Amino acid sequence: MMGPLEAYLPYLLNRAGARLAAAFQAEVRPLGASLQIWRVLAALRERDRRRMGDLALTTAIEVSTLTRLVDTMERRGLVARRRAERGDGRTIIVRTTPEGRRLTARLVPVARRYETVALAGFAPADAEQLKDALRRLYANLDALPANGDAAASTRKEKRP
Amino acid sequence: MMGPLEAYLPYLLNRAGARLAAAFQAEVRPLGASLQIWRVLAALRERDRRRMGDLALTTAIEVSTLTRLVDTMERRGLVARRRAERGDGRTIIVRTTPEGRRLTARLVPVARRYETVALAGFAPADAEQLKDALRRLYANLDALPANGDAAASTRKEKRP
DNA sequence: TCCAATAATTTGTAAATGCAAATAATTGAC
DNA sequence: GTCAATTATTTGCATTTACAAATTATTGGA
Repeated sequence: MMGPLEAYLPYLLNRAGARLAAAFQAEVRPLGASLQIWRVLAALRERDRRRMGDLALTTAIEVSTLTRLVDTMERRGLVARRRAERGDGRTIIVRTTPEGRRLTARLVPVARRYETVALAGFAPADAEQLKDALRRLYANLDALPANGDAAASTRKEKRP
Repeated sequence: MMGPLEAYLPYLLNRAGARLAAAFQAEVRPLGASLQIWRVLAALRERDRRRMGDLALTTAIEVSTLTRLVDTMERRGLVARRRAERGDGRTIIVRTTPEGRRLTARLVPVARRYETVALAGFAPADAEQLKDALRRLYANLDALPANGDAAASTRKEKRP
């Protein structure tokens, strides 16, 4: 980073993301939700009954933060937790409740509108190209410290 | 939002931003900085002596959060605050100290590297197009609640 | 001049966050 | 089958964060 901030990609990314997040958050709050709650519900809407770690990865919420968020959502009757009985018994499976799906149904239209507003004036091809660039960007960062590079944190010497 | 998350723009935006932020944060922490500290320093690097509100706007940090962040940075000798004596006396001017500029100098190379890594494999024109799309996106969101639409929160009836 | 309205910043306070340590369960080597 | 290493999740705890209310200062009338 050297020139003006306007030319610095992480800056542009954060700026756009923060503005989107702030506006969305303000809008769903009266509905009894938060941005983070929406993220969990959206992930479970795409595929229900997910493991905590899986949810953390798709929502980009830290696992320990997610634990407490799911606590809250469980208390509110939006999701339920149970330990996996088939397969790996260390994992906890989170699933939505009818109440959770009801709330999701009220949030989806808001989310849809945000996609529309954000991409106003974009030709369909331009919107697609933007999305694709963001996917590539994300993939590029995979190898960095503190990220999906699970191998890096696991990699070790062969017995000293 | 209806289909898979992979097609939902706010999701892609947050996912990329969060991964970038997490990795950067992990990397600058040993240098005694944080992502938020970097954002303030980067803003002041572009233009020093800014008002708090201005700083909040460019860093996308909430004003009240920024107040306390600047408290910390001031205690650490990275910036100094003074009340504006010329012009509007309500405003507080923040400026960097030599120590702050020293830290900035150590952070800039890291920031540069992140831009490079994030955009690896992008043709220069593609990178430019991505940045431009993010600027347009940001502008599109300007009219939304809880955002730059200062007029909206100020707008009022003409004396009932 | 004095005042009401506006604006910039800070403070009160409760909640959210993240790192590190602890807990719980699995796996593979022997 | 047992045990060390690994993995998934939670907990402890200090910090960060955000909303709302309070504070400080300016501005434009009457």
